Amino acid sequence: MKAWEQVFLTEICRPKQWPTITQEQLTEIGYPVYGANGVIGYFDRYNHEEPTILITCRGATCGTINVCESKSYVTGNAMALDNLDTLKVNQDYLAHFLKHKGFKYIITGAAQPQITLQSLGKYKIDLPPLPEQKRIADILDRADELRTKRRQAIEHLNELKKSIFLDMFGDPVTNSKGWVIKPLEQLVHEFRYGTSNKSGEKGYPTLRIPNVFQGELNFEEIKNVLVDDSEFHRLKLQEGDLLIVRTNGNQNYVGRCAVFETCRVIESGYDDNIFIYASYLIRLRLRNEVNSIYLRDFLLSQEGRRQLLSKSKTSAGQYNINTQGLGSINIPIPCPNLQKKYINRIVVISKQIKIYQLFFEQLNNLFSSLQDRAFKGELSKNDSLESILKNHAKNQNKQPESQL
DNA sequence: ATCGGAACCTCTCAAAAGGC
DNA sequence: GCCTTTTGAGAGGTTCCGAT
Repeated sequence: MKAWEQVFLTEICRPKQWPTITQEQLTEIGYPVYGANGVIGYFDRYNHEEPTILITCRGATCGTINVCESKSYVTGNAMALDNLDTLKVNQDYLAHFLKHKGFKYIITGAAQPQITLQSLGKYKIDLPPLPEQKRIADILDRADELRTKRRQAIEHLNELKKSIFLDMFGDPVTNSKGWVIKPLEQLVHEFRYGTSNKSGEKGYPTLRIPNVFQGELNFEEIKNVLVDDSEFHRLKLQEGDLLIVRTNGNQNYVGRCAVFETCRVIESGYDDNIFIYASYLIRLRLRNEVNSIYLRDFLLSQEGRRQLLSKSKTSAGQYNINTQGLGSINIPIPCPNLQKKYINRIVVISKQIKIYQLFFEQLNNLFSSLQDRAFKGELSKNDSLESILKNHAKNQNKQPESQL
């Protein structure tokens, strides 16, 4: 533990805000405009030549750190740390420090969180000697880079899934492989709406809109709903059930869907035999002509989305799709063998994604423990850090495709 | 720098429609 | 005529935008 010099943020830089740019003022080309959450568009003027650190100073994302590239425009609601005293501070170090320490204790505002110039005046920075700053920044940069790579690998696998779908089943728009096409209503045993009962302390774990996300079920923030026995048996979910979001304020969220897979439920630490679902989800139980994973991926494909959106109606600013609309969606039916093959491949990739996500979480943990130690001054020169990073890098380089 | 309110999202409720 | 299913409406909460 070292005693480092402490300075006020405003002693080493000058936080500054500019007028906000409206949406209409943004253009397709020009200098990047940084808003609260990174680049929001382009503009024909710039107010920064050099890279500078930005702090989001309003709203939910209050305290987010971005670093803008050279020659860019920084719009209001984000504060730029100008005139940085580079003889005393390394910019990378400062960015890492701010991300680590956060702004909780200086955020004010009743209706909305806010960081003001005044409150920033109270913000203190730990300032090790410059070479040490550079070392810390360098280590954290590299660890951060690993996280980015991992995230990209996950995105890559998601893309891979999409291209496998197109590869095996052809272009759904033109039905290039000439599959038989049937309306969805002929492919299901039943459409069933979930429970309208209010959620509370007691009852069965119940899947809701937020649990259906990006084609997957997540089991975070599960709520319970009390239903009688007969309703429970009607609504109990089983392997292969497809859940579809039927209503939402955002048209893009209508038709979001995911498959109930018992192995995933168990992985999440739940009993797979007690789940029901809420009324804004519709459950599809399929006959055996199409597999629910295939159907899910069709509905999430461009053509599936297009049909879903064309069937959804709007009222009072909300979008709904009913069973009639769902039932009339035209589904190409590939031969059973091909569907099986597809599912096998998807299962493998999904497992790989799970593993990657686990790595990603581990890297996050590693990163925050590195952060902790770095800013406590506990990163010694002969730290085993290098070997930890090397190990992670090795895992990183495994190519997923080779395992398919 | 501040604030009002638009936009967005989730969730609940009750009326309408359907089935026996 | 009662019970179940389907549906739209809107309350309530959060996030974000942009005018002042």
